[in-house]
Amino acid sequence: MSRTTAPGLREARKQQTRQSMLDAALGLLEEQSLSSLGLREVTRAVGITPAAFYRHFRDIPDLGVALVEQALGSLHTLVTSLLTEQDGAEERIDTSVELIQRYVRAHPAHVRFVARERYGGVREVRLAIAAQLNLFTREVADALSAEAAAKDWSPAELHMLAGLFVDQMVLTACAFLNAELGEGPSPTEVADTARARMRLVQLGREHWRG
Amino acid sequence: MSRTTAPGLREARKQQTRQSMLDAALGLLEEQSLSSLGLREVTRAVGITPAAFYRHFRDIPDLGVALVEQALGSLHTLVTSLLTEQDGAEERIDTSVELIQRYVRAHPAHVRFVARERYGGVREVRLAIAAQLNLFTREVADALSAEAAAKDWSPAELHMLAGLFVDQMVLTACAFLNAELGEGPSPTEVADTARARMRLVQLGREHWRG
DNA sequence: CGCAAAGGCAAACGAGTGTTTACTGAATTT
DNA sequence: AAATTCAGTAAACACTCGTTTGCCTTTGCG
Repeated sequence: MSRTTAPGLREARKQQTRQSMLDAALGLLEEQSLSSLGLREVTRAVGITPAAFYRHFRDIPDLGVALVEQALGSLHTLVTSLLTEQDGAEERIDTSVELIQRYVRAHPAHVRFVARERYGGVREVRLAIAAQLNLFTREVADALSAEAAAKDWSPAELHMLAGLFVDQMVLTACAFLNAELGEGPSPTEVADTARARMRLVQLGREHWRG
Repeated sequence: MSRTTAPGLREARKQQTRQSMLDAALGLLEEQSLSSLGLREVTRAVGITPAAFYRHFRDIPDLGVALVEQALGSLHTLVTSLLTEQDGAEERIDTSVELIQRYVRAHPAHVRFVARERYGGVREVRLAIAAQLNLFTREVADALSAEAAAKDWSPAELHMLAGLFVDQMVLTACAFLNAELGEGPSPTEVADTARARMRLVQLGREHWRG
C-alpha cells in the first residue's frame, strides 16, 4: 500500500504543483516574511492562475503551516541523527556542530523560514512551529533519560535541559545561515562558539548535583 | 544645552507626531511583521495624511530602524541593571529573571518587535538589531571580565559566555511574552526554566577549568 | 513686520491585491 | 462508451497600496 492514495495520475499531478507552490513560496520568503507574502506572487512564480491557488490551500497561513511540516520534517532527520550518536561527550559535540552546519548548507531556506516565522506575524504558523519544537524537545528529553548521566535528574529537569539543547540548535543553525550569507561572523567562528557553549552546558550537566 | 535642538515649538510638534507614528507602528506590529506593514496603515492610525509620512521617514524600513533604537534603548536600561547586581550567584539569578519578567510586562511590544524582526524579512532592521545586540554582548563581556570568577578566561571565552547570556535573555523575555499571551507555558513555569538554565550555565562556568 | 521654511492636506496616478464566477478539458468512475 | 469529477483558466469585482504634485497655514528668522 502507498502512503497517500492509489496511484492516480490525477492526484500525482496535483501534489506536483502543490509542491511547486511550496518551493516557490520558500524561495520568495528569502526576502520577506510570510505575513507579506501574496497569494498572487506564489501562483505567478509557479505559472498558474490566482484562482488555482484555492484548489490547494485555503489561504497563505494555511500554506505556511504546510511549509512548517515540510521544513521541520527535514529537521527531524537531523535531530534523530544527533541523538543516535553514542561517542564520548567531546566528540559528540564536534559531530553535532558539524551535522548542524551540513544541514544548514543542505536546507538553508528551511532554516531561514523556521527562524523567521518562529516569532513571526502569523499566529497559526507560530503555533505550528512551537508544537513541532516541543515535540523535538520531548524526543531529546527521552533520549537523555536513557543515558547513564541522567541518573538523578527529574523529568522536569530533563525537559529543561532538552529545551536548552533545542534552542541552542536553532540558534546555532541560524548563526551558520547568517555566516553563510556574510551577515555576521564567519562559519568557523560560529562553529567555535557553538562548541564552546555546548562544552559549557556539558560541564554544568556533569556537576548538576555534585 | 539640550539633547536635540533649541526649544523650537515647531520641532517639538514634529517629534511628537513622529513619536505617535512609532507608537502606532509598534501597535500595528502586534499582529503582523514589519515587511507587511503599510505606510498608509501607520498614517491612518495616527490620523494624518499618507503624504505626511515622508516628512519623517524615507520608507517603512527606515521607520523600522528608528523602532530598533527605541526598543533596544529601553532594553539597555535593563542590561545595565542586571550587570550592577552584585549579590551571590544564586540571588543574582533570581533577581535577573524577575527583572526580565518585569521588563516584559512593562514593554511587551518592544520585546515582541525585537524577537520578531531579529530574523525578520527586512535586512536593514535585522542588521540594526544585530549591531545593538553585539553592543550588549560586549558590555556584558566587559562586566564579566571585572569579576573574580573570570580569572583564567580569555577574551574570546568571555565573549562566548556573554553572547550566551544575551541570547538567553532574549529567549527568556520572549517566553515570558508568550506566557503572558497564553501561547505556551505559564509565567511561573517560564521563570523556573529560566532560572534552572542559568544555574546550569553558572555551574559550567565554575568548572570551566577545574 | 515680512519673508522663508516646513508640517500637513487633498487629490490623483498606476499598479497590485484577494476573491468570485462561469468555463474547459483531461482523468476517473460506472 | 457515457457520465462525473476536478485542476486549472479567464475575466471581472472592489479595494488597498506607495508616490507625486500643488496648496494652505502656522512657525521661525532677519
